[in-house]
Amino acid sequence: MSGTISKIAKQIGINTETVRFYERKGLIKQPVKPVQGYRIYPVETVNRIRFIKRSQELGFTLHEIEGLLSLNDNPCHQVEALAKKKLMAVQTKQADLQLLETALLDHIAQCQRNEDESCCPIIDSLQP
Amino acid sequence: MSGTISKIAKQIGINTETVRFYERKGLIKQPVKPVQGYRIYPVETVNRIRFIKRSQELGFTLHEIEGLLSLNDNPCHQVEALAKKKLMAVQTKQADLQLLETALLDHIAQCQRNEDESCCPIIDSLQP
DNA sequence: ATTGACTCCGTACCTAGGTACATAACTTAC
DNA sequence: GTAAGTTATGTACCTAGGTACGGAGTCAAT
Repeated sequence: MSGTISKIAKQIGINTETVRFYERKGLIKQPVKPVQGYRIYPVETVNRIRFIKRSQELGFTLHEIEGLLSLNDNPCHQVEALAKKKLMAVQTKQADLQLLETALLDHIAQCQRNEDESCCPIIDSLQP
Repeated sequence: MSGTISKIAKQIGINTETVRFYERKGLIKQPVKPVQGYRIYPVETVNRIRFIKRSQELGFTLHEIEGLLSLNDNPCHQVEALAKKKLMAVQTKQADLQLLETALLDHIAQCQRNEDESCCPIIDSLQP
């Protein structure tokens, strides 16, 4: 699981430049360079990067992910509020996706009934 | 609800440059310029832009939103497959958000039990 | 002991999604 | 009818999130 930069990048499915980019951003810390040989990235760093990539898929920015990571890095009581804020945001997104899902299902149903040519006001589904 | 560019931009809470940017991208169409006076943006365009902004919050790119909008713009039989594809994407996002919600709830629960100072391995919660 | 692959480091470049001018023409309010 | 505010248009610039590249050093296999 641990290894040199290209080993772990390959494992994760990103490229080495991205690992270095995250180092520059301070999202992960660069392992010390041994006197002899190349840097070895520990398994915790690998997991941290996986977490970053997963969180991005969920729609968090790197800046927000910094916040999420601090949940891991700091004692609970300092970060409970942050977790709650994220939870609210996530729940709002879920509700909105629910609306969109319903709209898409309606759309597909209408398509199958094939009632009219000019159909499916999907835009309305997300209006406040 | 309809109005000149700055009126509608203000209503929506974006700036006029963004409206024009969407025009250049072809996401909305530029109203014809009347012989006398400024362009008037109809309410449908306003709704369309609101839809774009809402969809962005849900994590869709402008390119994907173009696809969603085409569901609205085209007759059913041309787009059923596309609607189904979007539905899958939406459902995947929902599932992912569900995982994150669970992770956040767990985290908050752990915080509230407050068993130890160095807590909450949130990173592990998203490992595959 | 040298070739090929990889690391290290810095800088440059790229796409997406805007935002900020500059300038001219037009409109509205006074 | 003139000043202040908008629009119209084009071009330049900005942030986020990478990606590519050049050159020097390092390592492993033959």
